[in-house]
Amino acid sequence: MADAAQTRQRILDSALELFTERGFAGTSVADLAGRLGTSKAALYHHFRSKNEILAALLDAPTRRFDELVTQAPELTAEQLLGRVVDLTAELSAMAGMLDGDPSVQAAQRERLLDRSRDINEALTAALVPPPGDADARLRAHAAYAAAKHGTLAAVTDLGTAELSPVTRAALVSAALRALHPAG
Amino acid sequence: MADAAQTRQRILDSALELFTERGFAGTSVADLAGRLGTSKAALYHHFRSKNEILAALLDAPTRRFDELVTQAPELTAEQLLGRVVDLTAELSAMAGMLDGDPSVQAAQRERLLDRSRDINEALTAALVPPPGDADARLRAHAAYAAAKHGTLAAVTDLGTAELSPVTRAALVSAALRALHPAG
DNA sequence: GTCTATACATAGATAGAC
DNA sequence: GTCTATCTATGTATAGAC
Repeated sequence: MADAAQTRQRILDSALELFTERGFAGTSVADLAGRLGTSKAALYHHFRSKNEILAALLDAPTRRFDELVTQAPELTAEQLLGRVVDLTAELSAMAGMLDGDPSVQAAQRERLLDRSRDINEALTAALVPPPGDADARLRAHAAYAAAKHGTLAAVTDLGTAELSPVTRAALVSAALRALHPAG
Repeated sequence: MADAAQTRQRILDSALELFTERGFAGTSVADLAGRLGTSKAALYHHFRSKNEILAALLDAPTRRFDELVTQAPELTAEQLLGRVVDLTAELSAMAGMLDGDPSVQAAQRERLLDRSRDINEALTAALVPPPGDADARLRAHAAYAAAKHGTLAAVTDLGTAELSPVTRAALVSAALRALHPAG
């Protein structure tokens, strides 16, 4: 009924939905097959394991954030926070799961591939100027949290992952104000 | 070796650790018994089900946040964000799991007790003045995210849930700045 | 109040036909 | 490339002795 690539994508789409709703550990392969209207065996033709489905799902987002980490040193705080807002919105369906579900990180840890913590650390570190006192680190955490989780809340609230320029600007400047010491 | 209340508490402590590490669905009753050095049957003497352990764990935090929701209308934004920082720090071990693990929410949903979304909505709503345009709502989301997730990041970073007055003030003012439109 | 043993269902994964 | 049928391990939960 479909070529391999297409079927593969349908599996990933359903997996993302279910992993988001019930968590990775809370979703069985039978659940997945049920939602797809196929058999479990069919799934195993396209992926070697449930874990591999998760890995395939996380591959793209992880790469996008890794890219941002390498660019981070050259970006201003405003540019960096803007990219965080953009990426979070674009990957909003995934971003909640990425560092929200403990069973996701546990599964990735088994494969020594849990990057989410490193990414978060690298990006907040990039927001702190070289000397970087404790206060500045705190503000960086707050600003990053505002950008990321503020964007997630906004996407949920607005019902769309397409942020208008005005909305984007509001999120970035809110995060930026959290970063800067003086009123 | 111990009276009932004490044993019950030991179970809850271990459960919190494991649920945080591996997620609720990712933790088996056997895992729990293993960490406690007891049998599965012993656990079932103190709790009727795995789900009830989760419910007992979430009971206190949920009540604390519900309290805050009822007080919210009478608080200034600064007071409210301050309370969010305080509560988040105090419950930091729990707060990540509370609205991070999808399997937790799925389990609570079965019992029609998933309050975390309502709480988040009520608190951000309290940050928006009555007319409440779209822009103000966005800033409220960003401010709330800065307070909550900024505090979680800070607690992780500092390695302690006891925030000094200076640290607390820095988090609150960062969140406040995210809330307020003008520099 | 804790144990061993076990019931019963579901988990992830595979075999082999079509 | 998808199916039915099945393997084996593990899941939650219980029975009944101590």
